[in-house]
Amino acid sequence: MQALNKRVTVVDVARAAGVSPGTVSNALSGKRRVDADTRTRIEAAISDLGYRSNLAARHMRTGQTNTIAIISTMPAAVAAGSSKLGFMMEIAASAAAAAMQRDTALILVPPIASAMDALRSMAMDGALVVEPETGDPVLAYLVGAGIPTVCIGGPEGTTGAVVELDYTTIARLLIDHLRDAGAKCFPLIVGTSPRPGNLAFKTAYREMCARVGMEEKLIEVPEARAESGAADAVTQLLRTGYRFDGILVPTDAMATGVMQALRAHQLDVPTQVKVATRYDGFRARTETPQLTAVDLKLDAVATLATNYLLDVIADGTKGGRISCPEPSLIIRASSRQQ
Amino acid sequence: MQALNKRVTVVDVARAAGVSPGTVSNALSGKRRVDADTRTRIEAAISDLGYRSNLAARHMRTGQTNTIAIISTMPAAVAAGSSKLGFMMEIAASAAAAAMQRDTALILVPPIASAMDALRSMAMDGALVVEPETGDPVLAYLVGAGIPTVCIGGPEGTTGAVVELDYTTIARLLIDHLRDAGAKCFPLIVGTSPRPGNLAFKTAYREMCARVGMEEKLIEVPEARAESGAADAVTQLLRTGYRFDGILVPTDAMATGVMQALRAHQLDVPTQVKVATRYDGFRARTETPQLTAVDLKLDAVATLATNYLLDVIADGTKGGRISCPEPSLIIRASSRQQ
DNA sequence: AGTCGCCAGTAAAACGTTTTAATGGCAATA
DNA sequence: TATTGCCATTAAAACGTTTTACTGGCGACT
Repeated sequence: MQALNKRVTVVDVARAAGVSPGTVSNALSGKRRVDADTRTRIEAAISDLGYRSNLAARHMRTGQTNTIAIISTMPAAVAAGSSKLGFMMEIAASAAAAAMQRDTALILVPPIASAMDALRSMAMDGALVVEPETGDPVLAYLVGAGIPTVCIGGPEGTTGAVVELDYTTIARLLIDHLRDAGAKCFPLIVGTSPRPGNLAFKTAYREMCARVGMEEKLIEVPEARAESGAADAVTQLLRTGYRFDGILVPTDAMATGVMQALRAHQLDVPTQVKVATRYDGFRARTETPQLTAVDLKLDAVATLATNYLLDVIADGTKGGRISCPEPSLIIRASSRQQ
Repeated sequence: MQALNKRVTVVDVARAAGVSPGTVSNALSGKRRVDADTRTRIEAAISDLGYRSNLAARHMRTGQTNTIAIISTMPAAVAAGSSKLGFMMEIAASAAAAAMQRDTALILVPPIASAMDALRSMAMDGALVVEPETGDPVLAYLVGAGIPTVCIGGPEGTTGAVVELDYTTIARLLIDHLRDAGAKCFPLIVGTSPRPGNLAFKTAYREMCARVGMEEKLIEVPEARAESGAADAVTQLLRTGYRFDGILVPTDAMATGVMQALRAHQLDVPTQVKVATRYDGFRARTETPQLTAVDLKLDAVATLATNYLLDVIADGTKGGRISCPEPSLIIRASSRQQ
């Protein structure tokens, strides 16, 4: 054992084992062959002295930090509030596990305003970006800094590698389900921002209306006032005498608002109005009745994205778009046929 | 702008600004005063050349990585499954935000078997340990490696700094609530392992039984089979003809099992049996009816713990125990008085 | 005038590892 | 015997920053 005052370095180990530091390094990394006898001496010295390699030094020399970050885009996060966080955290948990399997640490960059600055002072080999916006500043910074990225979801023109979230399939799943459940006329309440999820819902909804001859009632609510905005929209609909037997409201914060409004107007879910939302998070499950939603298979998506990112880092490839596992419906009381 | 083939370093900047590297460093860090004129020249050079400081080099020189980790203990995680993960992630989200405010990155170490090895290859200035067990190997490693730690919860003898989770108060809240809600006789179904949460529940339960003269029915279920074990326990109770009008089941996975068993035996919650659990996670909210639980104020706990850890790192202090914000009841349908 | 102390700056060392180019030994081949 | 080639090893360079110890200049105070 070594005195406490000084860090044990590779040269201490080398001296103790009677070899050079380079050999110790090779023994540790396995990058070059080292004699079995020498290796045992080195290992003895290591455990003898209690040597732990200095990671910062290794990082500096190799240029690899064995660290990736997961980042959610800022504006959307502010808009969608805590459910965005839940969405991100669900991905983060699986991503962390997947990263660890490949000896990589995952650092969590929460969607708060200071994140953009903080990014500059954290070392990483790459980043997972959760649902970037078009022209996302975070994504722009990363690309500019030459940091490999994999986006999870994100708009059409997204730079670099992307794991797609199948926005269109998700929208169709919910739309078809509401109709199957017997809803004949249901508005779509959706966010104003041009996020791909929103766009896909609008397109799929319009397409369905045209196809089956349903009246098109598309209401846009700014993400900033998701909950109250959606509640107001429902109230407004009722006030104007619009008759509907369902509501499609992808953003879960808006779904909460919708449910509040329906309760306020004594409309029963699902007998009078069937409701469906997209993300199966905290809000969907906590509502009464619980909301029909979509299983986005986020664990699989996260694992896929993480391994993809690590491949991109290792190979130096640019990477293209890869597709996600098929999402599936989770039918709950809010849309059950009576 | 610089050619792509070579990294821009502080000496490039120094040369361009006509100063020495040391001065550039000082201008950047603000550790020493540098002339206003010189500073502007340096800043010009920096933006001119597109300089970004090499964090690994900085880390190596200073010995600070500006990174902390959050780690959950292994055995408990395996035992409690995904709800342990939820618990940890809830803390992690707030911890990440708090860390970022102080220019520190948070890395997420998920509770999987390989975490122990992975720990060795990630650089960090300190760690938050979520509910360590007595003799926890992860905690032992960290302490052994001289890495500052703050434990969130954890048994009596825990080394170093601790943010307490107020296990006794939590237990009493639920016990008193069940009685207030009209339950006259309710068993406690609790995990076998000697985790402080379990111990506190047993103690508080026994104490209450003695005090009010309620029959003591304390059932221990191994964490490894939480769900089925708890379900079996309920079935067994009913089979032996034991009469009860409530169940106190702190571990949420066990609560799920309890609810299954009650449904199977056509016992209505809450009219015939009132149920309460501890952690207000996914399971408590997804059950039908939703389960009464405790708001542990995990966001506040996480922020507290993170700042505490960063203080310990900065000051080099050893730190002692600090207490958490007061937990509060979340009364839901599972225990409402009719 | 001489001394002191401060200021802004510099040169060089230091951090601990990995990598490169060189080395000596040894066996196999010519 | 001389050459070749491989092997395990080494000495030294390199990574890019921060820190230390030193320097010259300048103003203020005795």
